[in-house]
Amino acid sequence: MVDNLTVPSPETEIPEEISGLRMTRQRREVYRILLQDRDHPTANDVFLRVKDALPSISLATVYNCLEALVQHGIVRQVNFERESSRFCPNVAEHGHFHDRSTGVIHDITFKPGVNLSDFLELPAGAVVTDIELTLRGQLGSI
Amino acid sequence: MVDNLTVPSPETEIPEEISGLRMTRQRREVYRILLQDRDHPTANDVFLRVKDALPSISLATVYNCLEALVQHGIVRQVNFERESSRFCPNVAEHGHFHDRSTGVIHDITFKPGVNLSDFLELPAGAVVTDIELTLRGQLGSI
DNA sequence: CCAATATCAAGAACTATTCTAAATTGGTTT
DNA sequence: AAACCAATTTAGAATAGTTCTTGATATTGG
Repeated sequence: MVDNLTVPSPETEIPEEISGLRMTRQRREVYRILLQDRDHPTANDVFLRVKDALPSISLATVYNCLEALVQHGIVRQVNFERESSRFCPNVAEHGHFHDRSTGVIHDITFKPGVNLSDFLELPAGAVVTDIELTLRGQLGSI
Repeated sequence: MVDNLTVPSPETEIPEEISGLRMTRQRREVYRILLQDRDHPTANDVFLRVKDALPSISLATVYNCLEALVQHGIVRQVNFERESSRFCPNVAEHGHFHDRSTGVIHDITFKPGVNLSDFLELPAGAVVTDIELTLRGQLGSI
């Protein structure tokens, strides 16, 4: 289910630098936490988890690190409604299915070869650079 | 471009009650503002506009009214990233195209007859009750 | 008309996030 | 290794949007 082609595993050595971003101790740990449990944690979730490795890290630093990772395309920031932002290390294009009964968020991918204009009435001349798709519902028990 | 089959026009008399929600003076005016300019205003935008008709209305009341309208399915609340919520009177299923260069938000509809599973790899047994789709980009000048 | 209920208004409170300023760190040059 | 400089981290203050609280006001049903 997890795409190991686009995202390193948590055991992988995280290099000194990724996409031009120097990996400080804090950034490395924040990133490692994201790779570890792919459950779309909030900044505060990350803060709590990263404290094991770096007890003196501050929440502001977690925000800083997440912002740096996002801006360098290493991590994706995901917003559901007006809830706290969530973060995931899967930067491949994908949407989310939010299971209302369990709260679990599943990544969903587009079928290969589909085109936005295949199923959407887009304004004439629209050039789409960014897609945000969230589905909500339940995982029916078949 | 505006769907007059699912949304009343601003000139239409707004009835005493919609979908079980009593239309107070404040709710009526808030709703009228939303019908007037379909530009996805924020709560504060609505507040500023509605003051013409009701100079003593408070921002809290605008929030209350919008919440009541949303909860009764009369109005839709739309969130882009972590910006202020926006509100639109088009409750038919639709997504949004956010033009980055002008800031204008265009409603986009699904082509008739398309199915989510036609273009998405959904988790097995997923029952989708709610779709949120936002595209960002530019309206190329062709 | 009166009581019960719903709604409104004003401002305080709350939450997630960003900002600020000072301290620390890391890498580089001497 | 010491000095230097820029980048980063930290802690707490500030901010923005929204929600909550409380008392006032309006509306409905009896």
